[in-house]
Amino acid sequence: MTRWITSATIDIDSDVLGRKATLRAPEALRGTWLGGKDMSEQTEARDTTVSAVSELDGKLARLKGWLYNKRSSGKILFMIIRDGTGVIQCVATKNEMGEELFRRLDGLHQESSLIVEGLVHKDHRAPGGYEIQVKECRVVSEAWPDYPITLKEHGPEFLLDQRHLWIRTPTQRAILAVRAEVMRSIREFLDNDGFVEVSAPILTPSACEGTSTLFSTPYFGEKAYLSQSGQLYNEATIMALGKVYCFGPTFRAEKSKTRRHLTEFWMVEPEAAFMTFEELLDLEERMVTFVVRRVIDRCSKELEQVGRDPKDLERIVPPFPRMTYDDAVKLLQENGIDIQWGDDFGSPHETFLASQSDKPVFVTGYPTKVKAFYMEPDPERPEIVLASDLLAPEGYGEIIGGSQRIHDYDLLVQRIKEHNLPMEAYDWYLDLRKFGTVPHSGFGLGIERFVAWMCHLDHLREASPFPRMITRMRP
RNA sequence: UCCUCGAUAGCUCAAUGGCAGAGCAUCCGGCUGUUAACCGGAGGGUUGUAGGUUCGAGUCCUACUCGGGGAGCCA
Repeated sequence: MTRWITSATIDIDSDVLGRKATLRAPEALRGTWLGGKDMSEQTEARDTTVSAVSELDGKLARLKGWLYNKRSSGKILFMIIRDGTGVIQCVATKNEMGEELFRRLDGLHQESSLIVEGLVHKDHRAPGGYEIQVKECRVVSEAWPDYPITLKEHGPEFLLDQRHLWIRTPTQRAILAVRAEVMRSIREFLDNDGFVEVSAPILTPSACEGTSTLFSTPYFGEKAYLSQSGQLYNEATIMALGKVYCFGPTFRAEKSKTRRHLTEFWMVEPEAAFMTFEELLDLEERMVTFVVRRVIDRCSKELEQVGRDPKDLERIVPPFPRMTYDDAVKLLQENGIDIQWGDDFGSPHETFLASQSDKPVFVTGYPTKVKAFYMEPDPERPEIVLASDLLAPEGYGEIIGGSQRIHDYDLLVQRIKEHNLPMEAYDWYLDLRKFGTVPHSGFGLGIERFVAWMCHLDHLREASPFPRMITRMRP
């Protein structure tokens, strides 16, 4: 049994406590334990959480959490308490609590931490259907009076300044829970499919693709760059383990100021030896379907909290529409959108193409010239590559980019020259084509974009616990 | 880097070129079933910064600072 009250249990002079005057100098309260009756472990109440409270219907329960909101009249007090799993209404009456403790609770500010004991029961008037009739209550720490996040609306800049507190609100909590489920189910899917997680380095000596602007940092007399992709390293580890994935943060120093960009984001990158382009698309489709299914099955409450109708996600089943780049260009031109064969797609193009379906859409066969140097050309049409983007519905953009990789040594050397990349930086990468090279493929999926799509967010920043953007590195 | 929009109380926002306001939060008081509870009262402002036009500027003009989201780039 946890002894959660030990030496910290102190009987504080009642002249000091329960007086609102005290709150004008909240510094004096720091580090103290306040509270009602000493609730030691021999009480019959059982520990519970909001999410499991229905199991104790009609019984005494003990709940540890934070005061989210309260409504009171002179003799009855409704405390809305959150505990990380959900929110529940706790009812305290002056009759039951006594004058002094009731006054103290009535004067608590938002986010004060509490331990309550009371009778769990169904009540149609309570949000969530259950409430706790409080018998005992202990104030673990009385919050200062100036908690910045109210239940009213706030602007994005203010909320991001308060991100360390903003994450406590039900919607932000739900998003982070969905994010955790997305990451967990991706690992589950890949592990069950025979992939081995192999971490790629964050500190790298040069750009992987030679395109994006990277963050750099001094590294014992030379320059290191924060990784923008683990792919090149994956291409090494597949030759040791067959099927691998790396999963971690990646960094882009691009000055992108849009709702679809962060400077630091998480990406999962599966890669497999002997995997062909067709098998790659099949893998992407199966993985996305699996993860969406998991989110529907395990995050129903969170989806409801964020306002995402699960029916929107129920539609995400194979097969996903597939469109060639050639057809996509024709379709865009037919709809009066300015594009020529050979141009890369911009955001407006992707948004239009994605709007053609309720499901994610594969676009395949991009022009060789606009894509990365390592992509395998189509054997029948060398002007296009075996690459595909997976565009999410509802304007969430490219959530996956993948391709078959060049396995031929001579062709890869030629491409490195064509892209004016420093040959010496790719010596080890070329080794992979010298010693037992095989056709292979892989893709990268952006976690925040996926989570934003699942939760129907209007900005990627809410899909990250502490988002990093061009204008923001704090908190 | 470019385009565009914005900055007024702790927060969200009002204010025809003419006395700077409301709701929430905070503080005081009231209320035994509240649902972002409600009712009464109080405190809270160098209107982003600097200059200009004007009898008079939160409002009009110029520059700057900071920020929003869009382009480019990409997950």
